[in-house]
Amino acid sequence: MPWLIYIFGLTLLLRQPEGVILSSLSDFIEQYLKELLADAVEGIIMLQRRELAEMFECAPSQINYVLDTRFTLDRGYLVETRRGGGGYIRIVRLTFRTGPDFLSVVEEKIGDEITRGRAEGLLFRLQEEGFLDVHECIFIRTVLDRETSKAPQNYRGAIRAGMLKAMLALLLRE
Amino acid sequence: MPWLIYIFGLTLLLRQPEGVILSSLSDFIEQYLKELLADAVEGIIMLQRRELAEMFECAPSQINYVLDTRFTLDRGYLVETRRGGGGYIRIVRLTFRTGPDFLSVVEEKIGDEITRGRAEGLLFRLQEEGFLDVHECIFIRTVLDRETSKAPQNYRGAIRAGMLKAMLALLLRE
DNA sequence: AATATAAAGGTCAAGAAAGGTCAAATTGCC
DNA sequence: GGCAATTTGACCTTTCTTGACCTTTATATT
Repeated sequence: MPWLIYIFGLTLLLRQPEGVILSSLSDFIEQYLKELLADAVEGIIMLQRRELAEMFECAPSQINYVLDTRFTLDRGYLVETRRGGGGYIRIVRLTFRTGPDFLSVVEEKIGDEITRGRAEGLLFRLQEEGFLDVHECIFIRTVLDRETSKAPQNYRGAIRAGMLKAMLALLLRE
Repeated sequence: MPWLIYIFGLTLLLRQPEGVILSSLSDFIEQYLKELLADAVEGIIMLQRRELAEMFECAPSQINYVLDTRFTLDRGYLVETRRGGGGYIRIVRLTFRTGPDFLSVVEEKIGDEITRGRAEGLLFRLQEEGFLDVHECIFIRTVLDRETSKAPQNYRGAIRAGMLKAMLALLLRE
């Protein structure tokens, strides 16, 4: 169900993602950009950093912060920018092709080892694209954290990868 | 029967769980959070530690104490937090096929490493006792064999244990 | 053509705003 | 009185926000 959110004199129509509260300005900017992406043809938007910063009344560099932390490749986004007069920021949303080999694509992304950050990005992306629900995501993250924290440092990547693949195999089958 | 409880100038409507006396502040906080969970869609609530601590006029770290002692996985809850500006605490109530304590017993049996033979035995018994169906068992075996065969010998026990625990955690959950 | 200026976006570090940890002090219950 | 559970507080880590300063690109001027 969409929410009307009043922020800094603006009225924005933002969807409230399931199980998430938007608590920081960065969260709002993220959600706003995702709204734009959802409406955009081809999942591509172009905008100006300065304009966006003025809109949210924040430092321009905060836009970079949002892009760096929320629109990463692991989460399924490409960001391209250009400086100078007529500069721009372009955000492309990547989507998984579904199909019989979908699971193998995901497994290949995981590989034999995976860092915590990349695992989180992937889970985030799978949730955003509707392959996992909030419960499943939270549960997987918790199990991963709990088990890897007990393992010796140098095994962690491998154990995390194995567990992640095992759980996704169960949840993504058919 | 619901009770009206006046606490620190607040009036909270808390159910008095049968046979339980709410005697400490931690008990009240626990009960309050459970009320919120009962009303929450999806069995998920999000809140801020600072706010909750202010509400009950206690040290913020007391909230951690309540979470650590009352909202454990054994009791069927997941807790996820985020630090920093706009941080939050998210509590998820889980439902299990079997009861959360059963899961911990199984996990303990698995331990940090497990041989292929012991894993087989465990799966066999779980199937026989009706906790897993045939397809689930076959599936788990397949994934275990496939992944462990790629791992170096000396990691295999640990990776097998991690993957097995991960998959059972998912399947024994409703 | 070369140069200067304006108009973008980039970087990085400091400070603010959360939550986490751990141990000492206190309380409550046999 | 002793033990376990609770409460508190000092100090730590992570995430967000801001601002000063830098680099790149387009356009106007000489």
